[in-house]
Amino acid sequence: MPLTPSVASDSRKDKETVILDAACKVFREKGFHQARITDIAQAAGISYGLVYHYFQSKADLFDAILKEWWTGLFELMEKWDNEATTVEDQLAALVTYFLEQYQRKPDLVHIFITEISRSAANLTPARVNWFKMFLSRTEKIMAVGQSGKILRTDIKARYLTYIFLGAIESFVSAMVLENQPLRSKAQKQRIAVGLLQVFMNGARTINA
Amino acid sequence: MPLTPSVASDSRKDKETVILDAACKVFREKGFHQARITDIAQAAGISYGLVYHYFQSKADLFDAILKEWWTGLFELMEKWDNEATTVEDQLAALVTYFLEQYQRKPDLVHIFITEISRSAANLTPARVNWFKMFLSRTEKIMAVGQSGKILRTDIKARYLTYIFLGAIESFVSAMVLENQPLRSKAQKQRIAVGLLQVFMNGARTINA
Amino acid sequence: MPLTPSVASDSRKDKETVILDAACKVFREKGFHQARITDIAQAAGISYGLVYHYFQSKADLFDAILKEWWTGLFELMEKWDNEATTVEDQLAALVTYFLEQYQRKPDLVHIFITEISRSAANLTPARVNWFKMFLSRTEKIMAVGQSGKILRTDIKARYLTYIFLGAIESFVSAMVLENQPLRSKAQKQRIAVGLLQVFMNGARTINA
Amino acid sequence: MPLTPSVASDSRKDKETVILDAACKVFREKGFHQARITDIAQAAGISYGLVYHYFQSKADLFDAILKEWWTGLFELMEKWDNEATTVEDQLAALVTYFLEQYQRKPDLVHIFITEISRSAANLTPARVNWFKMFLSRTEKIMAVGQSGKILRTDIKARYLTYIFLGAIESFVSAMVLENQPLRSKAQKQRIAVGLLQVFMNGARTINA
DNA sequence: TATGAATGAGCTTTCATTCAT
DNA sequence: AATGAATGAAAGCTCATTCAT
Repeated sequence: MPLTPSVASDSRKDKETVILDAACKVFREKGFHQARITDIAQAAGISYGLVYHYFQSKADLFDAILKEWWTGLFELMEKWDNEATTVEDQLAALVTYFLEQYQRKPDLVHIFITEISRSAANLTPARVNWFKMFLSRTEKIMAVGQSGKILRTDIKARYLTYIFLGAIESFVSAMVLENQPLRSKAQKQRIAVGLLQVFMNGARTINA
Repeated sequence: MPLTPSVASDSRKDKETVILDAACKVFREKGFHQARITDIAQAAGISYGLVYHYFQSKADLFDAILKEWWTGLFELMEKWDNEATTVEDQLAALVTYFLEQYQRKPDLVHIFITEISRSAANLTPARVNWFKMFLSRTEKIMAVGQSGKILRTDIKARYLTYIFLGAIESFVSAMVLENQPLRSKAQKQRIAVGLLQVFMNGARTINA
Repeated sequence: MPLTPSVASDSRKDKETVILDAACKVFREKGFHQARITDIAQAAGISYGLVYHYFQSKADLFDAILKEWWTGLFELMEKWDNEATTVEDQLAALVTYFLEQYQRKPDLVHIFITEISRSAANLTPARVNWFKMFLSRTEKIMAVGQSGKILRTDIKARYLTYIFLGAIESFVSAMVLENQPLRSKAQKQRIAVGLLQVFMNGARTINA
Repeated sequence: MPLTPSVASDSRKDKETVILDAACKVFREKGFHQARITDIAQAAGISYGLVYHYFQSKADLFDAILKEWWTGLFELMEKWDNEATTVEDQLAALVTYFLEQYQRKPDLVHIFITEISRSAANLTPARVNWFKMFLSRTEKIMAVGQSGKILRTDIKARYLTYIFLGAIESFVSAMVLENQPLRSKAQKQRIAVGLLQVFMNGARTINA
């Protein structure tokens, strides 16, 4: 019976995960403000009172979801500080992260884009902060690329950031809008390469 | 009293415009669902009951705003059907349209991006339709560019569309998020050119 | 039609009064926390949404009721600052105020006693403040009585205050508990005199 | 296993006492309706589920507390039926009982005053009954005093009861409100004597 | 005994919409 | 045209109570 507490703990984690997944689905479908706790509870197959047993409030639940997103993203980016990676590898890793997350948890990516990246209504100061940190970190990559003569310098690093992230986001959110799942690893690969190529080399024929 | 109806009608138009402008502001600040009729009425300097004299419902008001956006955009694109314009000119015109609208009515652009382009919560079938028409129309430009050997063909026209529109949107919404107004015509020009250049020629330095 | 605005304003006042009276009744019957807005609305014969049209919140409504009580009481006491009245007159006036209010609005007096004077659960800092001001003001009367050799000095002025106010309150709340209305002016008079006499001269026979 | 049930029973009693004490504290702090079972369990250092192992419901727990109060009070008063005590001794004993209970269990006294003596919201018929019995019993003392020519007869015995009990209650609840503990036996004695003196002989100076 | 997960009725508050004036 | 009083559905959150373990 040494496992009992661990099992109990696991049970709590399990239920939390069930609720988080359900919330993810509902937040994506309806947006934060339109999502009702009842919807989430229903999606999780539990009574809505139980949601409050595991999470303090709707906002708390939302933040728990966002935390998962940011944690993954920042873990990825922190690794770069200790490794020798090229600018192109880092940009490729970003694209891949978005696409992989989309494959694993499309709702999560969609929530990030609609509720954080492109919204103002839900942005508490804490949430804005995470987002700005992410923007800065990406801008830093661009700046390194510029000083390393990998990226053109006639356009501000911040502008390159917008263009790059916007392209990724648009891609993903279009897939969401059109309900296109990422069918295969090959398809994901093709998209990632294409996106990066256009960003680096442009859409013009002559470069191809 | 030959003038009376005309005057009345003008007065109606005026008041409608006042309400639409107020709604635009409020919808941008709070998002569609969080925006209250009271807020809009207050911003318009009228009582909230009067809003219902001019518009059927909140959704109706929202659609009236969207109509303005789509009308302008489709008018622009329809002209191309009758004129001989290059692919590059058309892409440039699109970028310019977004930036000009942003200069003229930043709220309108913001609403388009957050509430339509990147949201699912507010997308009635009619609204999805407008959006898909716009995507198709842009994709057509890309396809023409590809068959005219202006644009690379190893990436689907639809993908190029995503990348292109995503870059524009991200740019504009970043300006909104950071509260950056477009200060001068020159700045607008610089951004438009930069954006188009990165899309056409890529971010890579020519030497690399 | 010069009366129209005045009538409109009166109408608002009227409705406010209706709601306040209803709230008074319900707060007395159930206590602040147990009183539901629905109860109040029902008692007022309106929809519960309308309560919020006139008052910000349940607490706001409660404070509006308390304000009526305190205003009357402090107006009474302020007069004494400008008039030459004896200590006994002032104590008599206090007793009379409680009894008169009880006759006019028994619920109001009951609310004061149960929800303010004898409760801790509803006491916001602002409410405690009013109460302490009242206690101080009464204590001042006792102190004046003591220095004027009207009242015994072997017992602290504050203690005399407790005994005096406690006797009044107990009287009134007993009448509430037993559902005894103050039937006549004579009865009120008799009670007031009796109460004051016991406080001043005691219950012992020898004094009588 | 002769001791086991006794031990178990003792343990049960102990735990019941712990819960009762905790409940007493919480009921005083928040009032009956605002007190949560969780608060009580926390104060008792147990899980909230366990409260239901020892008590049927929140109301049951509340009644168990009240029972302690009434039991002590009625035991005191029943003694008088078999003993020869003067009216003054009995009144003194009542004052002393309140003050002693306040010293021993201030929460208990406070609950009696706020939730029973001065409230209507929590008064079930059974609770009203206890209270009325107490009032009657005290009134009887006053009546005896009147027929024994100890107390003035121009004021109804019931009115004397109100004045007397009101003075005690106000005193105690004021101490609670101001968070004044009864520091010493001497202080308790002084208050008891003062209170009784004012009731018997009045607040007026002897010279006046 | 003891725990705390699970339930759901119930409450306050908000706000789109209607309608009398 | 214009106002804002009036309505009531809806949603977030609380908490007494039950029950499996």
